Amino acid sequence: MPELPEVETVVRSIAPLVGRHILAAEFRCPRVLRGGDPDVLSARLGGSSIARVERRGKFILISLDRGGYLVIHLGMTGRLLLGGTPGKHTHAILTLDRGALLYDDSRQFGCILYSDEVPERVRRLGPEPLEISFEDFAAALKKRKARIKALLLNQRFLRGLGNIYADEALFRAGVHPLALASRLRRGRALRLYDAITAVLTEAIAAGGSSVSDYVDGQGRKGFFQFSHRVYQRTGEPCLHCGKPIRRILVAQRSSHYCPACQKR
DNA sequence: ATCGGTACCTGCACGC
DNA sequence: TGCGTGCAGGTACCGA
Repeated sequence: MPELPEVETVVRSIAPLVGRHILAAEFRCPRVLRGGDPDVLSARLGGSSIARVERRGKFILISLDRGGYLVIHLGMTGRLLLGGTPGKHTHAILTLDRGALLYDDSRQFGCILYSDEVPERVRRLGPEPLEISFEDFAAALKKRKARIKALLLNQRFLRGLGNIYADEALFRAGVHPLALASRLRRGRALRLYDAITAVLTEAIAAGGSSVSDYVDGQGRKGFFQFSHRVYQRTGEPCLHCGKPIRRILVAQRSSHYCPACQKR
């Protein structure tokens, strides 16, 4: 489900959590705790209040008034819902003084962790794509030999882009997914930088992309999927030149692009 | 240090 | 109807 625009939308939608008191925390699936002890976690959370909810790349940080963070990653199919009925894939339930927070994840690629400090895996993320300057972006590109698509998916390079927005940004910039990062000239780097900014900004405004089952914390779908130009449009005509959109694998991920509009 | 491949898990759409 | 295949927003880990 979730790349930067979806996670941003979820974080905004769960703003009502701020100030809520956690009465109890129940964890039903040890796997999503990634080795964390459910009893320790319940004890840590029970009795604290939620001070802040924020996003770092695709991670959600919920800070507690007593210190410490509940760190959540939604993986591919994770959902955070304010209330609702627990289902087959509900792995965590926080009971609040008003309402509840449910964590749902059918594929169990997401995780829930508790940490006293911002954990290493969050601290080592690259810069936010909507905060980095063009000069820093261009300088970072020059140092990398990887194919541009793989690099855009690397969270230590930029945090928050995923398969949808990487493909959409590359299309808008006219850059082929297999292009080598270090070989992009300044003009093309600038087009890419601007395309990333535009696509993320538009997607956030649209509440993200609901490709299969993504919804925000209040159960609302996004509608940026209607603005996708290449993602999952294999064989359909390019909206710019009419040639069929192609799908190839780059770094084992589907990459959708126009063979005529995107040059290496 | 950086890379490419693989593993993790469930559900769905498809062809037979 | 059922079964096998391939695909899906993610990252971690391994060896090269």
